[in-house]
Amino acid sequence: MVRAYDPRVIETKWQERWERDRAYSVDEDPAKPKYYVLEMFPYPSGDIHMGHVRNYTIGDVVARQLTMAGHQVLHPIGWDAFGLPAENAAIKSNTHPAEWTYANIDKQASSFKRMGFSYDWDRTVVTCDEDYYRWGQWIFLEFWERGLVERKSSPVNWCPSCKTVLANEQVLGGGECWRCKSTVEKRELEQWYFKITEYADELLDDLDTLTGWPERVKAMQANWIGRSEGAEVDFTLCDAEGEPTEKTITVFTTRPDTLFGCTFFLLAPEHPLVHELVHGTEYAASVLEVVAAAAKETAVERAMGEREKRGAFTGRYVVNPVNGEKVPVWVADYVLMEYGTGAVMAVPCGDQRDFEFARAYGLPIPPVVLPEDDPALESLREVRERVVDDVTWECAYDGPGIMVQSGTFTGMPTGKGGTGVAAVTRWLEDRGKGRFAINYRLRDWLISRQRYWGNPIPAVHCSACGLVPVPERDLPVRLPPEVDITKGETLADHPEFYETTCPSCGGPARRETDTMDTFTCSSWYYLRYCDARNEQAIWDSAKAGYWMPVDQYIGGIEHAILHLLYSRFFTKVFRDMGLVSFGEPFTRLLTQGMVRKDGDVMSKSKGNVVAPEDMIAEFGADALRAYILFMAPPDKDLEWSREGLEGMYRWLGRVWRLVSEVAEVTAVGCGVATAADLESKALHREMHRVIGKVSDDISRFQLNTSIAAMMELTNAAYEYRNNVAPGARDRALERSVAESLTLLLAPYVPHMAEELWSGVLAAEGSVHRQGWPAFDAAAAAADEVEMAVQVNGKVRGRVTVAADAAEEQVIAAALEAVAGHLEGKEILKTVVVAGKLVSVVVR
RNA sequence: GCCCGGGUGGCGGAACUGGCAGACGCGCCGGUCUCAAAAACCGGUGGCCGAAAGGCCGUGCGGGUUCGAUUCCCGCCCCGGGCACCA
Repeated sequence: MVRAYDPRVIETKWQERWERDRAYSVDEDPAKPKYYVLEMFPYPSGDIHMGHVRNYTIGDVVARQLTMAGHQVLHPIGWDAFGLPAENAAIKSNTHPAEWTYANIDKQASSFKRMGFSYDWDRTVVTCDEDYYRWGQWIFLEFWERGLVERKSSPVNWCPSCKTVLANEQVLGGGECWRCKSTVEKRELEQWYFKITEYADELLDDLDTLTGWPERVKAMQANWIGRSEGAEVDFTLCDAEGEPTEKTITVFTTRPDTLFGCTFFLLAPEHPLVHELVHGTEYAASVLEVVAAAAKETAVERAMGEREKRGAFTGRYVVNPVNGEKVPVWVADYVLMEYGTGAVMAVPCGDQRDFEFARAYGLPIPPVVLPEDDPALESLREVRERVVDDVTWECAYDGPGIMVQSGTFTGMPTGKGGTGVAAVTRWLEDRGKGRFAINYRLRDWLISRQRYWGNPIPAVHCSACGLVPVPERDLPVRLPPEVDITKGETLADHPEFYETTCPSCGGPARRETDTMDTFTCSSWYYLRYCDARNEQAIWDSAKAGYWMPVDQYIGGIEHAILHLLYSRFFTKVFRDMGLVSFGEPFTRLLTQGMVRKDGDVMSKSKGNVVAPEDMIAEFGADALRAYILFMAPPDKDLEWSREGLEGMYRWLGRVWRLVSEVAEVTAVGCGVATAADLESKALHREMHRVIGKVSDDISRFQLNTSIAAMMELTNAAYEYRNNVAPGARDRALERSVAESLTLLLAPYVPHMAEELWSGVLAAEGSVHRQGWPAFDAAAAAADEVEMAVQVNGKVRGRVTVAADAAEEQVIAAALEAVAGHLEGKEILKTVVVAGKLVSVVVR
């Protein structure tokens, strides 16, 4: 009588043994090819959820399979432990953030162990540990020395609920805080920045080298960086009497070829020049009204997009450099101070926004670019000076075409590559009135946070010396544990923390009390894993050189911009510092889909959460692992189904019984499968087909179909058992199938496979130390194939032929099989697709 | 508006670079075992017509290329996501 499958007993047993044996600790081994599998490290929020199960199971299967396939695999884990939720939870439960954080880490760590994840626990990093965050401070100082740190005052995003500023990347589409979803406000504040814009070009260009990344992630980053090429153009400002002054205002435009169509000039309401221009004039009242209305707008209203555009004339003019025309300067609420220069040349014929504005305020709209097939082109092409002051169009034309009413450029194509663009830019450059320019949407990364539970910024404010970095020898700046978060305290409430002396002059000074954005901590943890316990350096470059870059990174799409962009930036700086020799940290990226239930993402607020711990208790971690991989491809969303999990548990039971039954009548080394008869041959072939399929599927992350293939092998083995009398069975073959199946299953259901291997089958060593089953193409090849026969594109019959049959033989057999459909017809053509089908065309 | 995904049975999903659509699982239906149930095992399961053999239809919609299209091309529709008054 075979023992029943009991995951509870098996799983605990092996988990204890793996932990005792430090079974998954690795070191560098130059003799083996390395592979670094990394899942985005978790925030210690408490209980694990299905998203964790999915993310970490995918990585675990890859890590385990590659280990069996002969790679030296690094598969670490750690915790992104600083951050606001710890503060909020501490306030709620009247504890300290550290207490809450470490308790949750313990909780999650034991859940991960219950899932059977093969982590190297000796390399664990926790970002709120002093021996981790001190290196974060060291990075800050290095960045500072390289001129990548800046403290400046500008309008920033402020979350009133989190009581801190946020980076642009942390403000969601509707102007909401990424963490608490409150509407953010704009405030003018002095803050710390990392100059990520210095790497904008590289961050964009290198996306092309990331062939192992999903298109959509690259598209999102490219979108976010938002590079546009064009020109800067200098407009001369006129005085109140309309006479040109020495002063110029520069604009950025992507369409210098439309410069002749500029009939007015716009300033953002926040533009510093606005007040100066209208001060004491009759235009002041209406202009300031526009300015005030714009200031009142919240980020949400601004994000609403196209609304009615408002503006007011300032009473001043600027000179258009290409034609010397004086055009009026207006203030308009659709001009953004954050982008470009905060000033815009308005070309109403070519820009829909300018078009609408011109219509609303009665400004002229002369055409300067016409589509190539426009009938008006004939009469306008030769005209050098302007003759048409207003178009009859319904909307602006921003496509390519022929330049008209554009002085010496008239008749020139704007061109796909920008012929007119280049010509006008050169013209401006020659006269010192403009230049080629590139603009980015990307802003510098605001990294300071007015919160306690974070990495202190190692800087000192000295009234004599200004901003002074904390010397490296004084690191770390310790985060004092005595801050009482339940009373709303921050570092700024603790004089014993901030009262200090200036490292430069020795005089009294004030320590910086802001902490760093948690995303600074997660931008380099993958490198620290390579040498997690190093106390002398951030990491040993030989060790990082061995393991890095990460071969396969796995995580949620929510980090498509945030974490992934920041980490790429850090890596490029590390490269420039000589700390690493590569510029991209993650060679391949997989963004796993979400786990849904009843159509919604699982969440506490929706009340549709299925707790992994409950499922483990009921069906075991192995069934849960296999289930979550089987239900959908890893990158697609997955709809939770309890029935599906039950089905997976059933299959594992089937495998268990199959292997157990075979083990009862066979022994290790019971001989080589002869596979003499037809049934045995078929099973032998199926075994090799599945070995090939599973190996291939794993390499392409088609984990769902790899499990389907193992189910097929299970079904084939059962069919063999049911159809062949016990005495006639090839026992060695059955043994071989059972062993192969167990090996294939090892990465997916590590506990069950281990028990089957070393317990049930009584084979040698740990299943996880065995070699991955080798695919034998010859053994997988069939000697006979069934082919479909099509007549005029429809399947009308099928033939079974020898796999190596000559084409003439195949055609002859095929024609015979569909003879009924060929009567009285003329055969025009036959097509043979080897091993698949024969297509006959008749008339 | 721009940029990415995606539309296949009752459901989740298969189908490598154009080659038998629906693998595998769930669900459902029928059977074996049982006093009965559960478990397990066996069989069936895209739609329509048919007793069956078989036939016709079928991968969001409309065209096209091809002996052959879920796959390639053109034109749409719908769903999800990112960015968005970015000059």
